[in-house]
Amino acid sequence: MNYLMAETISAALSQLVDFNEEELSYFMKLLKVKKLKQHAFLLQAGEVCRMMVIINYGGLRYFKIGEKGEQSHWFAFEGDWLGDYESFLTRSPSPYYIQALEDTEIYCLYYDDMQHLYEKGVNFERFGRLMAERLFVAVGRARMDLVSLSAEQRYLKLMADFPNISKRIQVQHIATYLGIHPQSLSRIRKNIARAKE
Amino acid sequence: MNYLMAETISAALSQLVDFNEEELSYFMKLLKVKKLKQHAFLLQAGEVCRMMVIINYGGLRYFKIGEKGEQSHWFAFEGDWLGDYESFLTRSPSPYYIQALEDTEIYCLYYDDMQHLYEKGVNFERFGRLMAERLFVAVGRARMDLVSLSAEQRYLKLMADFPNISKRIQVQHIATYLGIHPQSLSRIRKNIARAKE
DNA sequence: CGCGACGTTGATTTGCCTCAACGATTGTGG
DNA sequence: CCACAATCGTTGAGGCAAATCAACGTCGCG
Repeated sequence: MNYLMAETISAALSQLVDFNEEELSYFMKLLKVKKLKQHAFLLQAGEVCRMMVIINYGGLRYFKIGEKGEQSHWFAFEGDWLGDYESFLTRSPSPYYIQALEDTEIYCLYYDDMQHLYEKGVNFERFGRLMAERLFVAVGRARMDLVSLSAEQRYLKLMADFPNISKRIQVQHIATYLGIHPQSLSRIRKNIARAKE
Repeated sequence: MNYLMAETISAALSQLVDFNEEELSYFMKLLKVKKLKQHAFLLQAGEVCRMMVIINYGGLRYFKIGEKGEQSHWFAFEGDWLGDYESFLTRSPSPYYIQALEDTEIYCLYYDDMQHLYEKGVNFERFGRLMAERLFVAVGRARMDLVSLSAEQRYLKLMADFPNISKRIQVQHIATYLGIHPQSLSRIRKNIARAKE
């Protein structure tokens, strides 16, 4: 594996747990590189999610198709992990899609390899725990925002938290993430632009 | 500690990880029992959440007070864990309240004790990981329901998942959990009752 | 170039909110 | 123990934010 190419990855891994060199190298060896062209699918509804992936460069969108059409649920960029955790853990079919927003390079951790990792030492268990804890806190906040903020407040908050997100994610996908329709978000953006004058 | 009284607890602990007797006993010894009268607060906004608790009997409501008034975020009953995980982990003031829905007995795990637990062995790390994973999946589903389902669908799903919830949680609290106002939920309930005839 | 996808805008409808008031129940103090 | 107040769930009337249906200009791509 080319460590230069994977600097983003090793930095992301070391951020949560202070792995020693041997541990880090063992971890990295299990990660299988994969390239996705823009719009390519990493996961489609009905499939079992067989891997969790971490992004070296590019971006992924995690979404579902329901009665209201596509509903974006999460986005991931450089250094972020993504996968359908529930499908991955329970090895049951996922109702979600994962699609590349741009040309993307990911490093894949397959189920069996992850289990080996957990057997390999407490640091890997700790890594898994810390990651799950952080995800839980983040998605909990996102849930709270949905019930306690207006659509415009949610949009402004998203823009404040991720200023460059609108350059990498289509407006329609941001809208469904916020729980509103693209037309409504368009009007909200117009109002904000008008208010700024 | 009275193990008879804490059957709910040891069952809940053993559900995630197959602890041996020594581990289980060590875990239980760290849990400090506490009783809460109905309406008593376990946590108030501005305080740091110093413990995660597991419920032996009774129920707790986790909520926030914002511009729209009280917003319920989660509920916990027998065998469930609760606490403001973010405040607990970061040791920073919480914006949340935790209040007893009924007379409730909890077992408290304080921050330092939890850290000791994590140092004590891989099974405890694994326990923490599995718990965080499950919470992440549950709150992720809850977030998705908010954006993809109508208020009525969310209510019906909640009732299907927890049929007895309405006997233990006030309608107004269910409403704010669903992201709607109590009056709206009242109308939704009327519609459902009318449709059933 | 021509097609399709995207973001936008307009007109209308709808689901939920807001403000207000009502009985029923719970709880409390005289 | 009863009278009163507070809380709760409900209902009504009206308003507003967002959804829906429809159309348009722009851009990227085959």
